[in-house]
Amino acid sequence: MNWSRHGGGERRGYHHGNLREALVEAALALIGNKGAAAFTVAEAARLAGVSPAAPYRHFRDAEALLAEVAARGFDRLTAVLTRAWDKGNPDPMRAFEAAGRAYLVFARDEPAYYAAMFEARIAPDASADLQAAGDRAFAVLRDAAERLTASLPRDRRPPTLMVALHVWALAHGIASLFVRPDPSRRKLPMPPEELLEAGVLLYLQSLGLAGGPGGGSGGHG
Amino acid sequence: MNWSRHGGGERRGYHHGNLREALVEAALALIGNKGAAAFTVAEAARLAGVSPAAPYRHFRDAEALLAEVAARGFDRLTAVLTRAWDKGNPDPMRAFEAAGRAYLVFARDEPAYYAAMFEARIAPDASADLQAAGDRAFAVLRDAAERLTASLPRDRRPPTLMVALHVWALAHGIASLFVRPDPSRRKLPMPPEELLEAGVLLYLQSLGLAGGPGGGSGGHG
DNA sequence: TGTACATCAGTGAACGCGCGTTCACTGATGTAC
DNA sequence: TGTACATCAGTGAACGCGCGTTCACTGATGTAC
Repeated sequence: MNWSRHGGGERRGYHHGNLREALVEAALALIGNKGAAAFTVAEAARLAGVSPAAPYRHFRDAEALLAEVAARGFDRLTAVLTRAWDKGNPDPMRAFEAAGRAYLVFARDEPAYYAAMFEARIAPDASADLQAAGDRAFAVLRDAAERLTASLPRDRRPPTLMVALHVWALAHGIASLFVRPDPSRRKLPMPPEELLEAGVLLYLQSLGLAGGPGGGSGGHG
Repeated sequence: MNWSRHGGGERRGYHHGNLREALVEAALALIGNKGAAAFTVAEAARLAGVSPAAPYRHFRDAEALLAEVAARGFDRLTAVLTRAWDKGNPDPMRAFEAAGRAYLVFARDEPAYYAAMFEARIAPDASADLQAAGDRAFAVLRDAAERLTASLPRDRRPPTLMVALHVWALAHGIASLFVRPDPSRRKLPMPPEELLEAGVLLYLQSLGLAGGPGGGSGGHG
């Protein structure tokens, strides 16, 4: 990716041209390598090739930069979840599980975003942008849960919100403990994706959504 | 609690008397207030009333101190879980749910331990002590799962390890997202304990362990 | 009981370092006319 | 098309600060005899 208006190795003049983007990218690189706590404004500026004072033209302070990174992370997560859910195709059960797996893939492949979103001690409402982005991401899950449970008779239909929260928490717990590429990641005697899939399947079964044991999505893994 | 051999406000002499303990307590205070990232050896020393060089008589470096805090945290969690599980009394289902709730209570009441254990980027095997303490804590959950599923006929008995991991991940996810007293905690339209209890109940139902919806532990909340 | 001595635990000063943020500034850009 | 000028984005030096860690040291403790 190219962070400035100018071509690849081109010398920039007095103005950077795209410093805001460059700082976000620099922050991602720093967080990805050493965790959210190791990110500093000064080093991000250095990475972007500007003086340590320059970032303050674009962000109030370090936390504002982190909040921007987190907001973009939620946008990205929204995109990833939306694609995996794919409007419930080929069928809601399979699509729902695909969304769960996508969450784990996101945690694995985008550790810097994930850290900014969940481990940087940024309040979910630190900025209007961040809050909205977080809400959009969760809405994907909630809508999916809604659609998934719509087939159940009214009197056996669980609260959509609860289902979404259960699946989110399970996916988040597995991601945090076993997936994040982090010194503190724990070893697991199976692929995390399988653990999540089995958990979601069992959970949905008890809601009456999957046939019997293994009935709903036979022949996986 | 009193961190030294000497009485409360008593002047200490050249030797502290209990510096190792005092440093652990100081670290807990710092982490509890500002997160694991804000902990520094120098400030812990200051809190304990010694020079900044003194901690190095007891810990190789900052990470070693954090690892010690984390190990003690796992010991504490083991104690808490063991008491909640209470050898499966009054019955395995209720006891298992009590253990889950105890996990959330621990996350809420001991944020500093929790942060050192899960958010300080300490490797689970950073020290033999830490690894052993972590294993002991998980063993409580695993043994409980074992006991819980023992009543099922062999051919319908799920892998104990999987059950323990599912419940741990769910509890951990809920704790991380909704319970930790942290700037990044998310609001929840219900008590986290209820969310966890409902989730575990549904999950166990699909294993054939609870009667019907609401059958296993009627009348809660 | 007394004493010489080894060991231990904490001192205090110093090192080199990097941080966040502010400030008056200046070079570049773009716009009104 | 040209020019004066306002605005914008980045500079570079400085501020006060706190950090982790090392070092030769010294005061306290405990032990062998």
